[in-house]
Amino acid sequence: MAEKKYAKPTEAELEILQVLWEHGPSTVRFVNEFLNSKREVGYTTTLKVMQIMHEKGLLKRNTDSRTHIYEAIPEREAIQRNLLDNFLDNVFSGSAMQLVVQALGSHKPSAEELGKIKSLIEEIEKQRK
Amino acid sequence: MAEKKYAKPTEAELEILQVLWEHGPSTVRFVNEFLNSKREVGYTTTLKVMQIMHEKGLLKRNTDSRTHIYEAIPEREAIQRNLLDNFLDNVFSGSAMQLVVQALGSHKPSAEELGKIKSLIEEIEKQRK
DNA sequence: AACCTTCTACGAAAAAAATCGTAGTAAAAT
DNA sequence: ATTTTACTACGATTTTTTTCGTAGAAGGTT
Repeated sequence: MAEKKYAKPTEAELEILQVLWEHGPSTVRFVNEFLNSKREVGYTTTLKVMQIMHEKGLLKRNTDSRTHIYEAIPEREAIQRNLLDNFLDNVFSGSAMQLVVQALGSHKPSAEELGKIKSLIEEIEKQRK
Repeated sequence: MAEKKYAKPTEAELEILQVLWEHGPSTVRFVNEFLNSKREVGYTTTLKVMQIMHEKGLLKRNTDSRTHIYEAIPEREAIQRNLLDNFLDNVFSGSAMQLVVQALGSHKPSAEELGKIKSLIEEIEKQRK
């Protein structure tokens, strides 16, 4: 176990993480309004979830002023990696290859992105030698 | 929306789907024993979940003999695609590219697999012209 | 035939996740 | 200084998911 293990976020928590990842440290109000642009959620619902996330260690918060500011703690990439591993096991029986094929197949990347992926592959091949 | 929408399977359901995808039509007993090789699950638990999946339209079953045989209905790829789309939105803000990079980065594929991916990319590039 | 094992069905309990109402307090507006 | 608005905390409810016990029928065994 080289990796630290974070509590696996639930879906509601992930929605919130995305907002924080995207916009940086934010207030509950901001996050809630953002979520509401996609679906209806009560303010106290968002507040509650964020408080729970704080307890779980997914968020840290600054309580200096009355309006608390929340921030995602674990590295975005770390969480994504964990979730990806999990997803891989659950859905693709652990085959990263299959997942990549599917992803490339159904979400055609732009030419530029393809380029990036190609160079990434070359990287890997180089290291392999 | 060109795609038919299947009920999104829960994690427990996914475990079962994987067994059926891997081994084809099976009895509850078989599936349960398989699951038990990884973690402890009661027989009736597995039975219940499979019955629910049947109601949801995730499994079909043959009840000719007393021991029913269950089988995954929607195409494996269809479900995987749905879940992947979902996962992509939830975790990578919809960026397939980011996901692929992460996947390639942390789960180094074999040389052979890399080859496959490369030719897949060429395919896509060709089509693009 | 009597007994034991193996199924399914059903219902319900337990656990996990999501939602929200209410109370109380701080800050801002009038 | 009163009133209105904006927060947090807390507790509880609702919904979803997971788990399992019990009953009864079907099939085998002895």
